[in-house]
Amino acid sequence: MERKQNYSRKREAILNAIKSTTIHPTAEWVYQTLKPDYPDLSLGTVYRNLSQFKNDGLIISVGTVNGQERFDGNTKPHTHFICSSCGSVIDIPDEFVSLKTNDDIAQKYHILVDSVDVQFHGLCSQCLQRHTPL
Amino acid sequence: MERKQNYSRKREAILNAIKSTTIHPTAEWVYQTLKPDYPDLSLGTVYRNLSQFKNDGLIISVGTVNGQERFDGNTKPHTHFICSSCGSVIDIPDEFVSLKTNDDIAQKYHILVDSVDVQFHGLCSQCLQRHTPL
DNA sequence: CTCCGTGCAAATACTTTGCAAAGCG
DNA sequence: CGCTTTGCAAAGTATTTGCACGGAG
Repeated sequence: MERKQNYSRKREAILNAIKSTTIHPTAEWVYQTLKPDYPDLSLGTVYRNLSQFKNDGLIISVGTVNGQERFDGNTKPHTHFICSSCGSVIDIPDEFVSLKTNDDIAQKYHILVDSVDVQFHGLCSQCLQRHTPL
Repeated sequence: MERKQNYSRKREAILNAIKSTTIHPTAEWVYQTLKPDYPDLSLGTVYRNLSQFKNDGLIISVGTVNGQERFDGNTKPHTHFICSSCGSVIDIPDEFVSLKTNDDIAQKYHILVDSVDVQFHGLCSQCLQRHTPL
């Protein structure tokens, strides 16, 4: 069930665009960002590739923020902070979070746990300033 | 800026539908569930009310699973398990999870943290059985 | 009577998909 | 040349919204 995969300059560019930013972009952002250099790039291609990268584990999904899926090129498990005002997503190094998970969960619920996601919600520094004049 | 609010039988029914289940329903589910008793209920009304409840803090959003927002009538902070195969969402009592959050996060990043969400991902017991014949 | 709440249908917003043409090996 | 990848546009899904009417106070 392995899939043969040809080289594609566009695919490489898409993956690279995500890997080289920390803003946790949307499909649209990737499209807009690459458009100048790849004038004939189409949004469908971006979606197709993102979805494949996600499947292959090359990138992960942060989840849906304001109706748009946000991706992350950093596949090492880490924590996110999501601003409820502007929707920006920022990484929180694990040193700040310690999660103790009891292994009994799987036993108790007869489930298989693959991963754990932690996300903080609140206001980012920019929005804090904006909402708190002084 | 307070909003005047009249009584509405339908609104009450919608809130009640969510409060009385643990399946973390979608808007569509609420609609389908109430339809028999409220034949002239419309999906738009369900969406409008859910969004208002969420704003008022009467319910919370678990996030988007397979493109659909999932709601939770239990507003006390707690943890969720989301099945990556069938999308079911189940509650995990906090006794199983202990999250230590360093207050320095806010300091360090100049952000305001309102809440923390923890979610587990994996396979639920039903899907486990299905995928693991023996 | 005066607003609030709703049905209905149209409009949005994001994402997926079919198909024929272009690209890689 | 055979199979993969893409552009384009159409289709699909979930959610939001405008408007006129029915309901609560």
